[in-house]
Amino acid sequence: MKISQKGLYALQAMMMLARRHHQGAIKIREIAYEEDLPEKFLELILLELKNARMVESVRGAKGGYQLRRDPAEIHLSEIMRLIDGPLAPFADAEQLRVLINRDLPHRALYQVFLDVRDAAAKILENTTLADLISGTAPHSTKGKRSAKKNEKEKGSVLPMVVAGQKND
Amino acid sequence: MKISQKGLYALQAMMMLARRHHQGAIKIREIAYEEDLPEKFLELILLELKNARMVESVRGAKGGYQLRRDPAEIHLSEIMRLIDGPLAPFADAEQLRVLINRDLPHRALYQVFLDVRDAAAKILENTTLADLISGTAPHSTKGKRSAKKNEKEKGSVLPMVVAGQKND
DNA sequence: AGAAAGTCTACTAATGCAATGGACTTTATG
DNA sequence: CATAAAGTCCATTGCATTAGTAGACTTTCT
Repeated sequence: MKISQKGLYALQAMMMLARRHHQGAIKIREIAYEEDLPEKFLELILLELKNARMVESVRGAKGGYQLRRDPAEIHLSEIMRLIDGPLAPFADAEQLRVLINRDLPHRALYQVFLDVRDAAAKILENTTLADLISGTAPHSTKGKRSAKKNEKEKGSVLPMVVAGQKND
Repeated sequence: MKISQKGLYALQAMMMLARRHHQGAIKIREIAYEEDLPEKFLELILLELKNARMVESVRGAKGGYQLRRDPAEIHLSEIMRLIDGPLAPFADAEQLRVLINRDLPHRALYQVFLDVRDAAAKILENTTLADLISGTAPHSTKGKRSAKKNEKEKGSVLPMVVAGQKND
């Protein structure tokens, strides 16, 4: 149940482009520098995003990348599906539906997988780049975010992971 | 956002053991045969489940594996975390909370990841092996599962894609 | 004693992920 | 029109993880 490094880079780059949506084309080098991403790797990612028509490129000197649509119309689900594939923990929604109908002994398990995917899809399809850069996400309207109290005090800068311990 | 093959095998094996919870120890070979899993690989998985105290082994002739707790008290989240780690799409819940507090430019993104993890955790922590084998999962009380009508005819072997349906 | 089972450690093959290198094309501009 | 600055495209590599195997060992039943 993980997003790849590449997927995270893609999201960071897209957020950055969303913040600068008014500024025209941004150089790969600049994105890489500001978000601290490996430049050559980022290049491949941007190319993929371009082929998926989410960004467009300007070639030659003064070139670079920019969003092709308004940040409010680019959903996180699109980016994540492009880079990391289906949101389901196993196979994809359609295959899961087939398995639920055919694999009787395991149908309940596949149904749970489908429920998990639906829950993730609901969130990611309702969150856009605009939501991310404005600081409020639309699916969090239940006061959950704002009602948060009792935050832990963190002294150290490095998150430490104790060996063998599961943290969630 | 994927579960590993190993994780799927573990879930299948645990479901099988849950179905036969009354029957005492089941041989690895029998589990492997019935669920069609690679025997030697399954052996490692069961060992891991044993070390996590979810199953127990009986050694020697007439030995095998059995659940150590009632199926109604083994949650899918336990099994999946054991084999595939945290449920969050990135890092784990605790690290995400830290990042939300510290990485200002990306906090909204990490918050979305945390929301996704919470949604998955809610489902998987509320579903037990008992739910899987009895054919009803507890989180689906909104009529979604039970109100299902219009089931497709299972004659054909090929999955048919219904138009307009989101597939992953 | 022998057979049937789990235990444990090591190994390997294959895959996928992350990253890099380098030749090529396009464009601005002096 | 030459040059530099940028994107494009493809090949390759290093590495980690995953999936699976092998085999020697231990325990228990009969």
